[in-house]
Amino acid sequence: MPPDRPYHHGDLRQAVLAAAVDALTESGPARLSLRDLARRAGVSHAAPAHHFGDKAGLLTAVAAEGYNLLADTLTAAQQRTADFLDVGVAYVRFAVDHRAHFEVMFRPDLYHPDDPAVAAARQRAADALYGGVRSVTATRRGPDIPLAGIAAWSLVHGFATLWLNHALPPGLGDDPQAAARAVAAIMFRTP
Amino acid sequence: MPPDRPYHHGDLRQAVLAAAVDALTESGPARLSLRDLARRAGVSHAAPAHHFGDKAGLLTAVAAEGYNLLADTLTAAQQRTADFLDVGVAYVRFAVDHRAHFEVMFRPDLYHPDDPAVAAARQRAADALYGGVRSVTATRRGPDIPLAGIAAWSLVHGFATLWLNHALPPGLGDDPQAAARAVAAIMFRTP
DNA sequence: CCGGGAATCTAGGCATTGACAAGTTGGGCC
DNA sequence: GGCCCAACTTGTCAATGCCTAGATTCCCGG
Repeated sequence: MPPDRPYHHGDLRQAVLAAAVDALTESGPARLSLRDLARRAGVSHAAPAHHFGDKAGLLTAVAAEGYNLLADTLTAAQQRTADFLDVGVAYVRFAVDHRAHFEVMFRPDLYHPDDPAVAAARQRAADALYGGVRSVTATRRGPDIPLAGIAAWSLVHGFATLWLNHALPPGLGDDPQAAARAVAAIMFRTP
Repeated sequence: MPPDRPYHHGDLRQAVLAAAVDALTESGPARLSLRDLARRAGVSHAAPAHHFGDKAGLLTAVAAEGYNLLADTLTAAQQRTADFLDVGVAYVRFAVDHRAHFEVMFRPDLYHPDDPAVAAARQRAADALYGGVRSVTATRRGPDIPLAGIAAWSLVHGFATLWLNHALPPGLGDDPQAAARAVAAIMFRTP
């Protein structure tokens, strides 16, 4: 009796990657299991490792995909508006909408941070982010390092992290974008 | 031949907790192993579970200890100065100096966030943090939720997280406190 | 002094996991 | 048609978390 599925999956790499994002969204990186992903994709327990080397290799691919998604999100937000506040809100929205990617990206101990693909994707995202920041710092005279950009990034990144971990006090409502806008406005629009 | 060590360890709970902090500092939460902690403490592989129930129970204790340490740090910083900038810098210093605790505290999926001990400790830290924030918001009229406090917390929390994950661009130097002070000053001291 | 219950710790086992090695299948290229 | 190689399977091993049963020691009341 031949199995229902063909011997070759066809696009197992993408299937495992998608399954990984699903599993990460459900349970977080701590409970991620290569064997579970293999079961979800309907392949043998060692098939995923063939495409990604090991667990860290899989998470490297997730991180690279995440950085590329973030770069796309930030550039799109920038082209839509000149207000950096909106770019910051887009950053928070990315974190909430792509929680799985976000949680992996900023945990370099889980993957291979020096991988060329992930390094290139991270650079794309950094360029997009600092490009958006430039509008804030353009009017000021400062050192090489755009401290205002670091501050803005820290603010939205910290807000996103705290929001995802349910560390923020209740009363901010349940709309992360609106809350992020209100909080970020305190820094970006000082009278 | 009797074993060198007595049957009862004496203070195994504290020993395992300390070993856990060491292991977390070395390798992070992902590679933490109860059996490794047992080996470090020189006890059988199941002894730690007796004191903490399971792995999540151990991390609950780590988180509680961390929140208490943070509360101590913040209250001490507040009594030393009236400038909230220093409290923010103290927050970053805590994250860098107690990386193991910090990384567990803000990952509630790793432990039991509703545990009474950890909830009480978290409340202590929150009180200390918002007490320090009050000096910033006192002059402003605002809603119940101190948005400026959330913004300040987000800023220092995000900076600490990005610093720990080596996500910040080079050129900030290697002193996290000095860098944090420079970055936070952009928000806290707007002309 | 001592007896028994309770707390602490040991020993063994089971299911799951990540990683590795070796074999099998099938598509594409000459 | 035949061959090569990537894709996938099967089997195995050490390590881990958690569970249960049992051994040892402490403590406290009499």
